[in-house]
Amino acid sequence: MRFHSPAIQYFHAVRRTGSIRAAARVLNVASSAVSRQILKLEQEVGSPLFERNARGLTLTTVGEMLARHVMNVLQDLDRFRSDVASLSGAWSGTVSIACIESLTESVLPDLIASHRGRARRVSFTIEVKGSSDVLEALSRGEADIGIAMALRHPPDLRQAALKRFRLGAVVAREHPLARRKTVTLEQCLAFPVINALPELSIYHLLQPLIAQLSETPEPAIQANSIDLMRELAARGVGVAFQTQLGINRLSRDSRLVFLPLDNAGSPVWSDLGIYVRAERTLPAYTESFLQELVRELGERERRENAAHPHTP
Amino acid sequence: MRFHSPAIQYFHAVRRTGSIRAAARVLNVASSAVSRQILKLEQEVGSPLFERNARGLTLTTVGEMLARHVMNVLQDLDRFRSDVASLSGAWSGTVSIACIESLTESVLPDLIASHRGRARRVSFTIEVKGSSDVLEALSRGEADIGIAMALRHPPDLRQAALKRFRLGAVVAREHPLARRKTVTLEQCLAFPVINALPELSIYHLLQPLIAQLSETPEPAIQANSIDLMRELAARGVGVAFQTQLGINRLSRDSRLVFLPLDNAGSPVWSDLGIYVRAERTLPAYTESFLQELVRELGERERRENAAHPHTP
DNA sequence: TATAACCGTTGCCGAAACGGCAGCAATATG
DNA sequence: CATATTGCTGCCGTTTCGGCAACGGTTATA
Repeated sequence: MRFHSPAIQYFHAVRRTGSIRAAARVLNVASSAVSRQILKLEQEVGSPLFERNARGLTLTTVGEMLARHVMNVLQDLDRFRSDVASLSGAWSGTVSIACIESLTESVLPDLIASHRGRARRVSFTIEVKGSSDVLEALSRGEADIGIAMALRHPPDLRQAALKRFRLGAVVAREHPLARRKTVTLEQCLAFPVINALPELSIYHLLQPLIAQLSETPEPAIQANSIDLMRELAARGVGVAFQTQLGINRLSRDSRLVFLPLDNAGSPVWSDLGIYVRAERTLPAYTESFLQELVRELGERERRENAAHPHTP
Repeated sequence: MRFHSPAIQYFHAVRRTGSIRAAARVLNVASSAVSRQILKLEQEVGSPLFERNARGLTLTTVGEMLARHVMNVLQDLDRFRSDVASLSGAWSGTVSIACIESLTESVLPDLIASHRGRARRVSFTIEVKGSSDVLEALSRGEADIGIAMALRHPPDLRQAALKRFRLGAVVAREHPLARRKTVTLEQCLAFPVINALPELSIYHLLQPLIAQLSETPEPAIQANSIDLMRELAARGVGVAFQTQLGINRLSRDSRLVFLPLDNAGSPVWSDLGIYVRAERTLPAYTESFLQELVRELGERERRENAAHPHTP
């Protein structure tokens, strides 16, 4: 089913790989063929699409405009294909997800397992990244659904949902703080703290709050793996911070206790956004999974905020 | 700038014309070429796209799916072209509008005149139709912006705005009703009435209200031209009904008086919807005009409802 | 500084796709 | 029954496409 001119596909491959020869290898064609299609495209548009650096190609402004169009075309072609396929038989296709680490613990595995139980021919690709990389992957058409901290998102993305979860401290059951219902940041900083590195979004949530405090926190462990931080906390090394999304795991893990953070009397929220490219209609199977994801996250938001209500 | 395979364009032409030979004439190619491209497309999709009637071609279900994709591709190509053009120089392109008759009196001519004053290279195509035909033209990709009575719209359309205007009676200055501030339907039906035919949306607004009344209205004039109905009212033939959009003309036309309708103590609203295809990003110049249109209609809605406030 | 590894581009040539012409059978119109 | 229109199909010249090999240029490495 290849009814679009090769130029479109070649251009797309060159944009992704950043080089004509690399694109040719991916496409299983000679590099000369790719080169010629690009040149022909540039001639028809009437303006260069790439800047030729010695090390590869970079998009020009016009090139980025064409990239946007080509992305729209190819993604809509995918949708068309899935529409036709769903006419005669079961759904089939690949849902590609880019998300931050908080989801890997229970939300995504639960959802995907249950979804695969109902639609066996739908496969998944999951890439874990930092929040800004998630949005970037989405913009570049490398993922269908993105889940990231709700920062300002570029206009080519659409926020399909926004869910807020409480940020909290995670400590070992034997930790002095463990008997409290909630904790403040000051209380945590009295103990050794396991900090997130800037690549994790938790860093950007906590840093402004820490900066407001007068005392300088004592040096602590820093890491970029939520899992590692949690395991360190379980071993009593210190206080870790994370959003309240690992509730299943935490309630199963008898070594750990989750303590919602209070800051100046009000909860510290971590806003989770679900994103898709704006200029796009999702294939039916992707849209269906998206709906389930939004529903499930809404469910957890409700449940977890009920488990730790904010009573001023 | 033709970087999409001929099959796409040929398919599009065949869908619009309903026949391969007609499409070939439009495209200035031999009909055999068109026929072959369609056959090739069907072979690649793996399913027939058209039903071959002796008199021409009709889309199959799969064909409609492909038509949707092709429309998305070609409309987005237009947008890309306009983006590139706007990079180097002024906007240029054509805004195609499908709308109901109420707009032709002052809203559209005013807006288009003022817009053309600022952007000379943007041209316009306006087609006046019934409300459902407006939506259909939009769905089929034959118009960029649609303005129609806000009925239930198909899911492939997006309602960019919704404005409500009061429905009212239009009578000659010498008419017995002319001294009132507002009128009820009963009061109007005591006089000869100039009714709209079902092709006008006013018919569908008034019919349910008339049906609620116990008395059967006396036979009256029926017409499908708002202009004609207005001229008849000016000549004292009877009471006409229309939405309050012709305010400029009416206030200039000393022969006529507009009387807002009251029904059971509350105004009778006529909802005007502005529509665009949902799966589409408008070219910059079209988007710009759309914004002005929405702003202008909002302005008139505000102004006219202030001129005839509803005081229960 | 010499060498090797990439990079994009170009000439040449066979293969594939495309489009025009004329003619076919089927169907609708009068 | 005659005529017109429909979509489709061989045939054939033209255009486009892709593979191969080679060229000039830049970058990294020895």
